[in-house]
Amino acid sequence: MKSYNHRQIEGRWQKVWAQKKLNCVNDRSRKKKFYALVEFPYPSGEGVHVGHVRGYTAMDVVARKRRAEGYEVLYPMGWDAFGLPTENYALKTGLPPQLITKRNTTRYRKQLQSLGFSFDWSREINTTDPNYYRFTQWLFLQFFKRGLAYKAKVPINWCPKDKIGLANEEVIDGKCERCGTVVEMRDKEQWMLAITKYADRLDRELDLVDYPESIKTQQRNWIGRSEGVEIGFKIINPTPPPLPEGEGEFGYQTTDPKTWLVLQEKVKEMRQSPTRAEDLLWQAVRNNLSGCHFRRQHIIGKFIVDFVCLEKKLVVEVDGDIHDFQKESDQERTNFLEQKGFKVIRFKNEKVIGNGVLVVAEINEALEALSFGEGWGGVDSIKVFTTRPETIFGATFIARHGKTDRFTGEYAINPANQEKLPIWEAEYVMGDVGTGVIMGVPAHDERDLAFAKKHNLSLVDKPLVDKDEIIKLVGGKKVTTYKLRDWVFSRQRYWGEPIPLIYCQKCNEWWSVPDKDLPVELPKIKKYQPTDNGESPLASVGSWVKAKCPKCGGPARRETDTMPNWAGSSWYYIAYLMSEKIKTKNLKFSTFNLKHWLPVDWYNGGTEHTTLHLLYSRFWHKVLNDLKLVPGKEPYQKRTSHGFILAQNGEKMSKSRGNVVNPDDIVRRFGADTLRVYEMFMGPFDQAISWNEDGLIGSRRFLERVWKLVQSAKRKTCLTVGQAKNFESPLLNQTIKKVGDDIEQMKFNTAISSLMILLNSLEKESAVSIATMKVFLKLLSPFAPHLTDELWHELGEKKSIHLAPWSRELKTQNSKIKVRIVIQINGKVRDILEVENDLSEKELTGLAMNQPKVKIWINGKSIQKTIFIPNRLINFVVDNN
RNA sequence: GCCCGAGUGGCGGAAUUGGUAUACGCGCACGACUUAAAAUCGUGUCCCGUCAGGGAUGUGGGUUCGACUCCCACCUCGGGCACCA
Repeated sequence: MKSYNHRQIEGRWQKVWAQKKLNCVNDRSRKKKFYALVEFPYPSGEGVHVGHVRGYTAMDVVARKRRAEGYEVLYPMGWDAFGLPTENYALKTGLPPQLITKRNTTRYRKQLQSLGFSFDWSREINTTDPNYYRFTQWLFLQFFKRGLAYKAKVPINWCPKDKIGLANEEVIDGKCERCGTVVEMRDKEQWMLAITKYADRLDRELDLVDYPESIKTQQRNWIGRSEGVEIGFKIINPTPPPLPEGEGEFGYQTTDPKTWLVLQEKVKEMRQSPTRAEDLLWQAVRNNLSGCHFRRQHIIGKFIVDFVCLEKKLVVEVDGDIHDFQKESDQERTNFLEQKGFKVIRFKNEKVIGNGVLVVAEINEALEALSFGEGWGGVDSIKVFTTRPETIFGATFIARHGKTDRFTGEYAINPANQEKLPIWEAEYVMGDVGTGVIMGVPAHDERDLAFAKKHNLSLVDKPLVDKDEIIKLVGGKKVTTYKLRDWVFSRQRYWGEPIPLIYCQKCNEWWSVPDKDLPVELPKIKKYQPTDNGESPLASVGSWVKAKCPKCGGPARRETDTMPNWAGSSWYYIAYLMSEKIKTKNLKFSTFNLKHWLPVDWYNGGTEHTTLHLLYSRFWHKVLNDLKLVPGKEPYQKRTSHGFILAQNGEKMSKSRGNVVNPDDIVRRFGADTLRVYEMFMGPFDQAISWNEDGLIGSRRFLERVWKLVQSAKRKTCLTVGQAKNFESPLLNQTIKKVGDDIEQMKFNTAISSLMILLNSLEKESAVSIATMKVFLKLLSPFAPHLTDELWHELGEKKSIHLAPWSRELKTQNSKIKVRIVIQINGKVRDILEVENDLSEKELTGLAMNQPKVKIWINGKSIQKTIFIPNRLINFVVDNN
């Protein structure tokens, strides 16, 4: 071959490597293991991004170096294929997501293979493969069985026009991405994972791993551990709050008068025809609890309660059978009443009829408990969270979370000095931080100050005191709080893992789908549109939803929510180790491989995943570790991140901007090796950088010059002479060291620049030995695997360059090396001397003093001090008069 | 507002962690080869100055024999969190 032609080289070597199974890993190898991991891509319709190439090349370089160092290296690849874009594409086109995914992964695989990455493709995984998500579901059930998965009401983004719940990323400026309608918040019952139970460990155990400080900081900020003190403040109420308008002294007005009138009609009707149980209970409370005035069928808010004692704020409800079917609305009603400060107790009809005495006793008990409260609200104290308890003497008000700023009419007593502090509701106080209540110290805290000034509250003039002392004085309790919230694990979508639970009405209970029935497979459907009450599209597949209760065998229904796409990626590093098990449908975890390969030794990925994905998968790993399913507390020993690649103009690459660089195009025109070398050379690996096609040309030229140099080395006859000469070259040794060190630190740009320096120098030699050329090729091989293997064979080698050991620094025969010594006078460079290495200060001073330039500068002045750095510098400090 | 990170030629960026600032690459200029162009190769390329020398690493101070590197204050840009008590 006359000139470097990447098209003839690259495909051919890729085939050879695949045939010889160069990258297939032996789980039972005696060699030291090395698990190299990169984030598996989401196979979108856009194809591989040059940003993927950056991260994958980097780990490929590391993996190839480790293999050459004698490690058994696992470097796997797969597809994180569940997610919204595919579902949206399915909605638009009507094509099944399964088909879209298949197309996209086929394309991605081809693209990645064309780049010559040393992935072990025999372990390829796909999160949307039912065999894969059988495990994801099974793992979820382990969480569920340990009480780490629970249902809770959570506000979701709701588009009232499209009638669907939206993911956060589908809400742009508070509006629906598709139709532009303003998004509302709606409460919806969702499955949650109790990640906050692991908050402390997720924070503390960061000490065990080798992540850059910036990533640890980001994770810690996200977890938001904060140590503070909870202090109880007694509430007093010298004057009742202003009476709400309405029915009477203790009335509570409904939201609008019309509703109230309608309710009033209903009340009359209900009073006229009470149920038997209601009637019995009414007699009982009137006769036996005469100390307390009860009312029947009373309107509070938009609800009609059965019995109420307004003075003590006690509500008694009598439930008929119908209540079994309206648990949710009953709960809503209870929540509302409790918010208003009422205590609610419920009795079943049968109980009232069967044992009225017991019911009355229970009501009495509740009343007595309430009478201890001094308050209007039935609450006698309020808990305040603070990280600065020592400022308590400065507190002038108390603020709890509210939608508008207003005085509640209540007062609290400062436990430190018994001062009376007004209780306010304030917008700036957040309901879910600490206890949702703060003490206002309008001096040290600027928001407290601003709030106090605005509402004319008094400002601080009290001294501060010692911290621990004050906690004792006021009876405070040290508590640790976290910013981290539990993980909303439900999605009302089709394209995700179905949550494998069944609800039985009769048992009134959620049950796990039995292991033998896993996976709960996604049914094939025609419409991917969510239902208009916000349920997943799965909810409309009647035959799929209908199930048998695993406990009682009665009729039951499946959960129709699916998991978020973080689920499959939370354990994929484990899945690679069990890819055989996944294929054979064996539900058991294969612990041998896990013990052998975990933890991941080096995990590289994008900076955008340093909080959520990393945190979630660390959480899963810890839970699985507690269940003895995986070894070790942490999944990833070392984490690095690569910077974004931006478009040439510095903008984000996107289809809509039309500035996407297609790797296929680069591979065709310049070759995979050029692309790889360029991406490693373009700039510091961890920083964002703009694409620049001019830079690509430099990398291509570099490879062409390597090609030419090998051709000329082959032609020259005086090989033996050249061999001796170049093997002693200090530059060659320097380069071996530099490339090796730089790869370890991911300073790929300088690794390549040092190879360029060596090449420049070799080109100037009259002859370069084959042996030197081989060292050079080996150092370059992780970056440009195709070209180097080709040239390696041209130099007479029979086996692949990728099987050859990593180059070591060579012991030089001649220890006398020339070094350049800088001569300074008062810190300024005045001359440079080229001398033998390891000269002493005395020898060097003698030499330097004889230099004409030095003589001129010293010129009779006395030397005050000499600074000597061996093999580098000598500095004379002279009097400057 | 808080927490990370970064400011060096026309451009991407080096600098052994306090010791020759501008390596390497791109671009540009000139030269060689060519009928010519491309490609390739060679030489040059921070600023002022003919030289000697002087000045430059966002700005202003400081420490040091010596500062891109350490300290203080400020400015600009990128990323993350955002009323976090």
